[in-house]
Amino acid sequence: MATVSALGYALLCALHRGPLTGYELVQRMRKPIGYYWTAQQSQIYPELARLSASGLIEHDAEAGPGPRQRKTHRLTAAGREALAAWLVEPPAPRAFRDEALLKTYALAAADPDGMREFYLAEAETYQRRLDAFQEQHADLLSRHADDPLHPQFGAFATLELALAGTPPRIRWCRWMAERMTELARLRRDEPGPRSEESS
Amino acid sequence: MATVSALGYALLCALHRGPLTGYELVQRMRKPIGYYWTAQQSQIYPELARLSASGLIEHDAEAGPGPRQRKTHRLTAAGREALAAWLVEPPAPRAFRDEALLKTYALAAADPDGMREFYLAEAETYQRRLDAFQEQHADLLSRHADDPLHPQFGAFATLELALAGTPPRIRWCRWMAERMTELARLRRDEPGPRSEESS
DNA sequence: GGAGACTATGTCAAAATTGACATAGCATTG
DNA sequence: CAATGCTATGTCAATTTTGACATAGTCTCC
Repeated sequence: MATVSALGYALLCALHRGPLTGYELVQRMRKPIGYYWTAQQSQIYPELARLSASGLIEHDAEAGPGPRQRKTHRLTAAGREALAAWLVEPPAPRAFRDEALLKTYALAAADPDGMREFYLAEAETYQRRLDAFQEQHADLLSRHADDPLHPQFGAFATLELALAGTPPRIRWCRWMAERMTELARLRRDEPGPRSEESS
Repeated sequence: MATVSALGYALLCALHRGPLTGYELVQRMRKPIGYYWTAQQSQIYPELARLSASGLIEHDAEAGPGPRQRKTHRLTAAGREALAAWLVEPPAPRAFRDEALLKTYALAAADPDGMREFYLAEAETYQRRLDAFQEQHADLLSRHADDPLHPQFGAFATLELALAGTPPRIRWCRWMAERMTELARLRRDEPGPRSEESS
């Protein structure tokens, strides 16, 4: 059995509800809203070819708008089996990377006023994301996707987590912005007693 | 000016409080606890060489335990400047990848009992992580790192976010486990009216 | 006293990911 | 009727990341 990469499984996941063309997959994997995985077009087409070679997906072809054929991909029985087996396995430990937290760690080396702007911008970004999540959530609710038997219950459940996790992050960003205001004032009042540089 | 990669900035961040050897950096970048960035040893040594060539860090060398010298790296004035400039910039949009959410999206293709175990294992993983966060948080609090002027306030602040964000995730995992129990029962009672496959 | 772990540095090949390029019809806008 | 954007497929080089290998002294456990 050919080993399948994480991206390969992501594509199988995207196809689990029905056939899609490569282009539709590219659209879905561009922004993480609702799917929690991203990939470039230049990754997706070769990976579709690999999955096809492994017999996990198959496709119909029609004439497309460009010089090449338009292909509609769907899971094979083997693909559905491989997906089902992978889903219940514990996730592989992944590299955790959060640029905002990295910057926060090195806060002491930054200008407090600049960082206040940084955290306010972050709060706005997450607020906009939350609005989009809420809209999708309301839409799925109106179609009763909160029923575990509903075919879109999975998508609904991902939004539940996003709706629970985003507000604490926004609150934290605003709290950090306040701490930066406080820090700027404190640094002005008692100029750098702990500071190592005094150029 | 030579462009610096995200990993390069992560190393500058790790060095912002004082000099460290390559080995110490490797230790710190292995587990994301408290640093929110990970990297392999094979990435770190070449990146240190690049940063050194760009004049952002410099090092002292002594005799080491192995066949090579032990080097202690520290930021130069240029490195400190580059770091300060980068910190206040809005984060570059990153690929968002969460295997548990990806699997949740494709829930309908999985066995509910298997998924129940999956979510319970996830909840335990996050609970253990939360315990470690709380321990570090208490330790930093005892050293008054909640004061924005304290040199470790940045590390304290990252833990504040972790402490706010992890409990909702644990609750969500347990909620999902309950939904999976419910789903298994529902599927038994009314056998697959919406199911596409009936092999 | 030998096995294994820890300190400490680095290299190498392979895989994954990114960003830019290329083709071409059809629709929309000005 | 020209410019731009959308549909739709793919390639290519460059960068980033991973996992495995290599060296050698010291320290701890059995």
